Amino acid sequence: MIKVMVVEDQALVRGAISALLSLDHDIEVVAEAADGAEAKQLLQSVIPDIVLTDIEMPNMTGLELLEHVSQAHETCQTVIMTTFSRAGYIRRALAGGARGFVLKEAPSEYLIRTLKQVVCGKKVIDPELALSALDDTDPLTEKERKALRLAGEGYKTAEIAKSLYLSEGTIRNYLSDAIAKLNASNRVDAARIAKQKGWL
Amino acid sequence: MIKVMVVEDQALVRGAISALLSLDHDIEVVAEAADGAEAKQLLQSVIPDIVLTDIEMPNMTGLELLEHVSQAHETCQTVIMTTFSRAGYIRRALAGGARGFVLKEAPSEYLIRTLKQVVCGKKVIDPELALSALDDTDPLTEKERKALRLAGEGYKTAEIAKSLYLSEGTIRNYLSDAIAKLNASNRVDAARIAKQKGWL
DNA sequence: CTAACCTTGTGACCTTTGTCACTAAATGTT
DNA sequence: AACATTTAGTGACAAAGGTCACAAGGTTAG
Repeated sequence: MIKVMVVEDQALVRGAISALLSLDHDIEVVAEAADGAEAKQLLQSVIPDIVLTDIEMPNMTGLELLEHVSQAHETCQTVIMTTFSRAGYIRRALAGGARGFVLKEAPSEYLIRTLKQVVCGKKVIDPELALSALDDTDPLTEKERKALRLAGEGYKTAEIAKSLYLSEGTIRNYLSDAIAKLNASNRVDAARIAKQKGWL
Repeated sequence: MIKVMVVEDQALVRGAISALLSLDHDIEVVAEAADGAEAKQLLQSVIPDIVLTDIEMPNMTGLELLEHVSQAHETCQTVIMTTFSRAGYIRRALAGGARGFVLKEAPSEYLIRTLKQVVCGKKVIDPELALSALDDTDPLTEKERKALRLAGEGYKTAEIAKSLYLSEGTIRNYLSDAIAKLNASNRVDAARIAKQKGWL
């Protein structure tokens, strides 16, 4: 029996995933959590074989949870489940010790198959996803990323400058660089591209 | 037996929701679709009692699907299922003839209860959600909305103008109005605000 | 030491946005 | 028909954004 903890912020989806997993006779959902923090709490009393977690959640993201599990619960494997094929995330997930990476776009049988393989000691990453992660690396510098993030939220140059303790001119240079690197037509476009890749 | 069609773009979530519903002995999932367009296709051969649909999907959104179902399949009820409590959506959904509105944040039993009540002819909307919908109404016109949507995706004035068959000046006027109405500091900010409210 | 490099900043220049006042046509109402 | 109202467009101007060349200061490596 594979004992699984399901971590996902949307209650409906969480319940549905649990229902799906419960249909399989080799799998037992032993705990559910709405975010990383709650999962961390629960892990003090329940030790599942696999922690199946979403990435984007309030309080504590799936990637932070992954880090915690890798360190504090070595017998526990982590499988990441996320919405978009964001190349940036997969890199960080693997670096953090994730054993599986499943897209919410994938068919549901695939999730079950992944869990079973991970329990057998395998590492499971969607092959095409793994490929896409190799292609493009984040070309942005830390400053460019920060500036771009704020630009994407609608802040204007002066506000970004103040927020990052830099001059307006520098911010414009950074954004200009970012726009060029991402082949975007303006800062909004650039922010959109970077966000979609998981670089923001 | 309540016959349900599940429309949701993320395969994993779709499968999980279907699994969840199938656990209830009064409910039968008779069809699944990945977006509005596919659902519309399927409706030509399968007529469920309830179409359970997400809002944000490629090709054809849940709201467009709702409109189609209301017109072409009067015996079919529609229940909207969405991620955020976006006040704007609920208004449009009700105006379009939706019979139920369920948040993905709600517990999964709530979904099943809603489906059963809708089949009995009731209209089910989360009460706190109904309240929040009364507060702020979408102040944007259709043109402003379209222009703003494109602006938020990084298109520049000239491109938006071409796309909507209007002059550049008009687009700038529309965006200017939208920015003023939403108390935003620029088009990006305005798009962000509108999106967060569910008006885009 | 010094050459090569980052990072940050400046100034100039042009393009894109945002605002506003004002037409002009189309539509609706009485 | 006369009227408001809506919808689209224009022109002008100011503000913000984007590009580029270049320079000052700090760090690093040969």
